[in-house]
Amino acid sequence: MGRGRVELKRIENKVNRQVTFSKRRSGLLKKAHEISVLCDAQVGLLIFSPKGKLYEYSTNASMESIVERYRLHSFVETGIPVAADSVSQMNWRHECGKLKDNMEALQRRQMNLAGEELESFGHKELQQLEQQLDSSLKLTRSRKNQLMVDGIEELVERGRSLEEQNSILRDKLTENHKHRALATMISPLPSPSSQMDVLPDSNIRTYQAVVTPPEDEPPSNSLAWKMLPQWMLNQGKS
Amino acid sequence: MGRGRVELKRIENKVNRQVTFSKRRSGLLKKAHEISVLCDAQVGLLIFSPKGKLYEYSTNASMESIVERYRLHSFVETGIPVAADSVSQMNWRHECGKLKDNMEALQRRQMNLAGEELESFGHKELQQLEQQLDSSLKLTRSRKNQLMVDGIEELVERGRSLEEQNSILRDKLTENHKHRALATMISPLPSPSSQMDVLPDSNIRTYQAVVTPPEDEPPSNSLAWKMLPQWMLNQGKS
DNA sequence: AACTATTGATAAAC
DNA sequence: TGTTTATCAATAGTT
Repeated sequence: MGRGRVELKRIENKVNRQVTFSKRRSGLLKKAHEISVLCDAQVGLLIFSPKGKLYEYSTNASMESIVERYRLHSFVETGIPVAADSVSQMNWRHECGKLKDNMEALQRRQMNLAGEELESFGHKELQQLEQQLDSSLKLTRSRKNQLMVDGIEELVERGRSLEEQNSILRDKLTENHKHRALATMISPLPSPSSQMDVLPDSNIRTYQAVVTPPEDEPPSNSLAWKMLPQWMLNQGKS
Repeated sequence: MGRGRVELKRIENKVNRQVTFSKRRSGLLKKAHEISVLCDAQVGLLIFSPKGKLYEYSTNASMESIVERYRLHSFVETGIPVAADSVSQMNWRHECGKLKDNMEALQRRQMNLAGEELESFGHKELQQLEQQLDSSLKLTRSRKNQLMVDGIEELVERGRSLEEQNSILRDKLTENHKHRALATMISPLPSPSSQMDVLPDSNIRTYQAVVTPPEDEPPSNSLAWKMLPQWMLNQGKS
């Protein structure tokens, strides 16, 4: 398959041999892959270069698991246990092989879920992947949203509780003044508005700032705490 | 290397698959032998047919010795012990443990990427996950889109080529009519428009319909083939 | 399994 | 090692 026939004999020219090795190696690996895909066969291929470098191909599984299968075959056919280690040795090997296979499959799937190595995917597979990702994204955003809603509800509750305390304290203070006024019988009542600074609700605002992006200043009207702000309902990109 | 291209995809027809397996298997074994002789390489090849039958090739040695060499390599490169002595027993256990840990981590991550088991995630983690998924989704959609664009371009080229042929054929036909008219010296020339029906381009429309959803009828003007349809540029949900 | 039209692989050359 | 070209080899579809 090139210019002139090739004798089935060791190539003496060192450079030629190296070049041919490189080319034929990739051809061989490709064909091994092809037969495994086309014909649903399991293939294990080991190639050692003359310098000792290793190239390998194995179908959908670790080389170990294929060698294991080979061993099993040999054993069944010849009855001679190959590489006669203890049984447990083989079991461990087997276990490890399976684990590695699983890992490789998981890693491939992970790559795909990260949007990489999609070259071999057809339209249908891409469609499925897309749907999976879309659904995951929705779930994740929903969960994030839930987290924020929970946080807000807690803050609302805290605000309500603080307002209650505030109200009680204000009432007590007013009472005090009344008593004092009655006691002195002369001094005028201070205006209620001046007492609003006693317990400023700055705490509440600080907490909220942690969760919300800069937003319109919430109205100081306490009724506003009963309603959730508009942005919580959005499911924006970030 | 036969009649028509071959997709790198499992051959569904059972008989064809078996035949192809048989042919390619012998080809693969032959090539394995060739590279080993020509390039002085050591090769081990294991092929399991879908039915589980084993075919093997190994250079100048038993498969076992090649597998042994492979083990040695793996050990040197990865530090994972593959030899079968008592010391390695422990190492196997250790290796298995590590693999299991890795797998569990991978599986957890996979769950998260599927939008599950997010209960323990904080806002920041959810944010990151969301971004990852969003980016993956974009990549996947982009890849899918690319696939379609490629397909369309091929179709456009095909259409162009067919139109060309069509045009040539039409010209020839017109020429024929002329000659015949000259030969009889009497019969009138048929109007050119009547020859437009000779080669309808229904082929083109049929091919396009495979890929596009029902769309506006493309104008029969041939310039339309120079432009890509609008929907190709969309990156819609499905 | 044998036969071919075709595609695919690759030796040689750069 | 990568690319190009001329040839040979493998093989898909057919008989």
